[in-house]
Amino acid sequence: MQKKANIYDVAKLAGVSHQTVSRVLNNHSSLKPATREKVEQAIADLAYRPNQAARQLVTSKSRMIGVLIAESELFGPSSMLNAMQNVARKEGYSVISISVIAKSRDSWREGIEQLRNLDVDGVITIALHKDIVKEIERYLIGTTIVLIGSEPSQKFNVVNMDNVMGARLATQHLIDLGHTEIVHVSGPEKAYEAQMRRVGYEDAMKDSGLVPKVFSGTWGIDSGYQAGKEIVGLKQLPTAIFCANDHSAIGVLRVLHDHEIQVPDQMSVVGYDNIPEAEYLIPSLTTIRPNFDALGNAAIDKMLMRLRQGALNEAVMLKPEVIVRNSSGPIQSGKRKK
Amino acid sequence: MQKKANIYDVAKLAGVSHQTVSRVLNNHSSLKPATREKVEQAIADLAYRPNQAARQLVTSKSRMIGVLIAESELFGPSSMLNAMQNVARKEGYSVISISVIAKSRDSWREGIEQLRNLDVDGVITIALHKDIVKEIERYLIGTTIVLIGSEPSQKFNVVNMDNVMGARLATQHLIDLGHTEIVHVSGPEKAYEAQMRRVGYEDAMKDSGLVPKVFSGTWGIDSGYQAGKEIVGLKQLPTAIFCANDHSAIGVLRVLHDHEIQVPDQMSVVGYDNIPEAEYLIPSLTTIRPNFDALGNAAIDKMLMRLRQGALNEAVMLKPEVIVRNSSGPIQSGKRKK
DNA sequence: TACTCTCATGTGAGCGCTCATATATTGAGG
DNA sequence: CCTCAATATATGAGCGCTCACATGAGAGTA
Repeated sequence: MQKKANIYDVAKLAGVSHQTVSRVLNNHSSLKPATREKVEQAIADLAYRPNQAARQLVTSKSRMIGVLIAESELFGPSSMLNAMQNVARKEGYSVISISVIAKSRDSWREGIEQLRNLDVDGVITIALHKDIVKEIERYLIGTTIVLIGSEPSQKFNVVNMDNVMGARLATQHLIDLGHTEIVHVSGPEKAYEAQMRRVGYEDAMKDSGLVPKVFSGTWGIDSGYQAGKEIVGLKQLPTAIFCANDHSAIGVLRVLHDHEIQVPDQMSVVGYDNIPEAEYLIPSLTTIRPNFDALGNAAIDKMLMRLRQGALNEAVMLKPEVIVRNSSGPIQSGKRKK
Repeated sequence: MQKKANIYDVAKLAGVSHQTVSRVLNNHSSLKPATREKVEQAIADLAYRPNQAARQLVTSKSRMIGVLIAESELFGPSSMLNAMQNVARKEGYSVISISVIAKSRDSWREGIEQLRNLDVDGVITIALHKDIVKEIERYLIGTTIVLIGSEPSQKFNVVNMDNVMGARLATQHLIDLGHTEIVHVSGPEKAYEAQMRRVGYEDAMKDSGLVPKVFSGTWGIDSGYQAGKEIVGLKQLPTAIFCANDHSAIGVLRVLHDHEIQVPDQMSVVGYDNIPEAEYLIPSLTTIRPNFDALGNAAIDKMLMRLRQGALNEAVMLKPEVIVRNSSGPIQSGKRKK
């Protein structure tokens, strides 16, 4: 493998100056078509590719977007990441994702540190709670930031799906089926999306004159399992459970099964996220489908817009929809047993 | 925000030459401790951080490792990715992951192209089939490559878990329970790991004088579902099913449930991968646990070793283990209990 | 004191690109 | 045919770092 060609080699072969080559590379106007063609031919002949490092050195633009993400092995986040990559790639940007541990401040710091070292042009965060966002704000001064699934803010662009609406839809679906005793298994208290889903649930309940009851959890399956155990231990069982995400619903379904409580006959269960497994669970899970791809795309769009024009523009809010499956059904007059 | 300090600023403040600062940065020997200290103080005072682009320009080392990955939203791949990131970070490397679509050659090309543009020092692939590896070999000449979950090769470092052994363990577990009619739902034919799991299954069957029977699928839940339908349509039902991964097992369990075939009383089911959901499925899923973290760590270790010393060293093979849960049980003489 | 030899530090060049600027080329108007 | 403004292209500097090499300051020997 011989030495890689540089801009001067291309210039020489095309019989122009290096600057002209640079113009071709950057799609400058005021270039004779004939010249451009000559240069492009030379580029092809030499299999020339611009050196990013040199470019970055002089422009101080890395064309890299960092994504900070907790729970990166969950379905939602990884779907978004995927979507972002594809959009970014088309625009000539690379996405570099850094997973952090939500509970460990050291882990955030490390992630932020790495982002600084990489000199990313912008940072997108996925579902990070306030404290981390604050830390980012503090250490990544001057970096363009877009938040997904975080509290709205004057300072940053924010892209969200309408969790309140999603939760309302889920709850209303249960109310429409005739349920009045509906409890909610929430996500982590610090998580903004969990808070909003809880709010949506509570609002829907109150609007119908019903009393909300919340069992707090994390996003994990096991937390659903724990909450489920609490619920079945209740003197008075509810007839429906709305879980903050599909994973906790899996845990809940498991407990119900272990206690021989029939779903949906004795208990309706609704999840949130529409993970691929949801359709195949036993019974298949009624859930809320957020459009993760759209969320990821919107975030990158926002980011590129800001990177190119600098304007902080209004928040994006995407709408989720209900997917009705077999885990939810009309309330039965036939009594439940325990 | 004022201009960032550079190496000359540090040098001036410390009263030394820029080269001395560079030496401190690169841990050179032959440096008086006193000098080093002065420089470090200056670095701290100015909050100086070396400019990666400049460094990269002169050394032609990006300290970035690209990871090419298909099905990136699966549990295994994303676990590995996570593990890799953490190890790499400690060594001052960044991991940049690119998802490709296994079926789309264009998508591989794009991914490879991006990796070339980024000038990564090395590339790790996760579970990519031969054709893609060939493509990588062709376009990423001179790049250090480590393969995870791919066919052994003279040219590259390879890190694998012992899929043959895992599949043998799974199959043997069923045989030990007294099953003789055991079928296998395989993964995609092109996937090396799927091939090996199949081989392990077939070997174990033959070793016990049993007849293997394979239903081919992909890794998807739906493919498990389809295969499941084929199986229940059989004139002579088997008594056990070994699925190439947990996802397809979920699909299979679903079909069995729909046909009121009791698991494990009438049918035992074993999966592979130990995804977080496995424990909470109904019934909880007996499966094989690969150590994804160890796999990711090993891959990065290999990579760094090669990057630093250049030696192609021997393949790594990690051992999986069986996790017995409720979806598998002793063969019944044709009836269910309960 | 002069002379090597080592260790510690300094000097200058150049990696490959883009920026700001200078120069060459064109075409239209007088 | 010359001028003047456009348009098209060339020149040189410099981004921040590391590399190869040059130099200086002491320690050891004669």
